[in-house]
Amino acid sequence: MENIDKKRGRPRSDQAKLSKEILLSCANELLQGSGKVPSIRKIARKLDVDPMAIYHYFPSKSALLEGVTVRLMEGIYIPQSEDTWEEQLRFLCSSYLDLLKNYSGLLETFLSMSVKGPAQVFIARFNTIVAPLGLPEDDMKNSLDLLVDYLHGFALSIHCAPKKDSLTLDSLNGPLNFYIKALTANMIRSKIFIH
Amino acid sequence: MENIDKKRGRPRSDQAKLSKEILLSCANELLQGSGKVPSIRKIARKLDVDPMAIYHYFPSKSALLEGVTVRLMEGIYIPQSEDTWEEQLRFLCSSYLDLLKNYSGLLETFLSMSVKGPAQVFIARFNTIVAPLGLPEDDMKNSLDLLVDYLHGFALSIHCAPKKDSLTLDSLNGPLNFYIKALTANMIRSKIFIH
DNA sequence: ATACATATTCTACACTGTAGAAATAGTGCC
DNA sequence: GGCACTATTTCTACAGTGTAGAATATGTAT
Repeated sequence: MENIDKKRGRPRSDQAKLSKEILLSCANELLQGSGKVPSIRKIARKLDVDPMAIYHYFPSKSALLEGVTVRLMEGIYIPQSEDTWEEQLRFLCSSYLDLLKNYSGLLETFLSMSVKGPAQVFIARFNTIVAPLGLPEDDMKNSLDLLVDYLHGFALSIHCAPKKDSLTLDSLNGPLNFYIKALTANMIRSKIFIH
Repeated sequence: MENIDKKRGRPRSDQAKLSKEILLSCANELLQGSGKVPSIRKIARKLDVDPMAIYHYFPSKSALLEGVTVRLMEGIYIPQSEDTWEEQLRFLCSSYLDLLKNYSGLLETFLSMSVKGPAQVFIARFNTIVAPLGLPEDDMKNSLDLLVDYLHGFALSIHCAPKKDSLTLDSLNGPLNFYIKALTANMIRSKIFIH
């Protein structure tokens, strides 16, 4: 499998080995397979390449992980207008949590990223979903913060004390229902004040 | 400062060096000072002792960290009956968050601990505080889960993207107020159903 | 042909947790 | 006092981590 002696310099173009794409999807596979963040050396071994080659494509390990993260956000649930807002919110949350669960090693990367983190995508979709409720701006922001941090905390607890998948979804539903009830109550209250 | 050659075996009893106590408080100091979990070697250097000596008192690094954690929980706010339940809840949350903030490196230890984690203490105090509200059992559990995981997620976000202390407290208040409003609404609703 | 950019490997450093053995001191028993 | 056993420490070593810096080989433009 592994050529025991490799030539040192740039390879001939017909046998090019690496690319950002290849590195990202390799890191992705290893992450999903193990649930943990793979080491640079593990990625290199899997691609039969020297660890330092990776640094030609990414300036640091965390840059690579951010790359993986950016690609993952694209899979997050997009609100479908035929669903009720409660359904949309539920779908959004479980889709986001699914991502956080399968890639729980990335949680800290998610939160450390300066821009374009999945949290931003989540926020945008959340705002779309609850816009029709006509909540006061304050409630909007506060309820969003509450939900986002709740989901992160929940994901972290799964990461640290893993349970069965079914259990996981169940224990999301309770608090989420409570949360939706709270949103509803506030919606009603603010509508009463307006009319 | 450091004796360049130390004798190898057990020291004479008048110059005993280590103890669980000493290790715990040293780890505590380093944690609080840097915000990060210190390495075994750092602790050993600070105590001018061989790293492996630590393993005589704790079977693993994580056992040491759990030890630190257990000691810390004792400082968590105890509900004072002259305060309203809202005040009690606010104090409890900011006391818990203060701990999570100053020892954010311990967050994963908190959540991985099998028993006696600070989360347990938090849960007990929470239940005391909201007991007078007479919430249905389901709401009780769900609102607790929501709050605990929210606080953990919030602490994690501070850990990953640190901000000023004042900012920190402010961004807790909003969601917490929203949460308290939700609790109040549910309390009223359930009281209406009872009477 | 010569210079420069690109892509790769190699070597090395400073870390990490910790397993296993060696050394010394204390304690209890004969 | 001698002997076995335990307690407390240091030393050596292993396998792992991220990554800096240099050497090497290819491709490309002048």
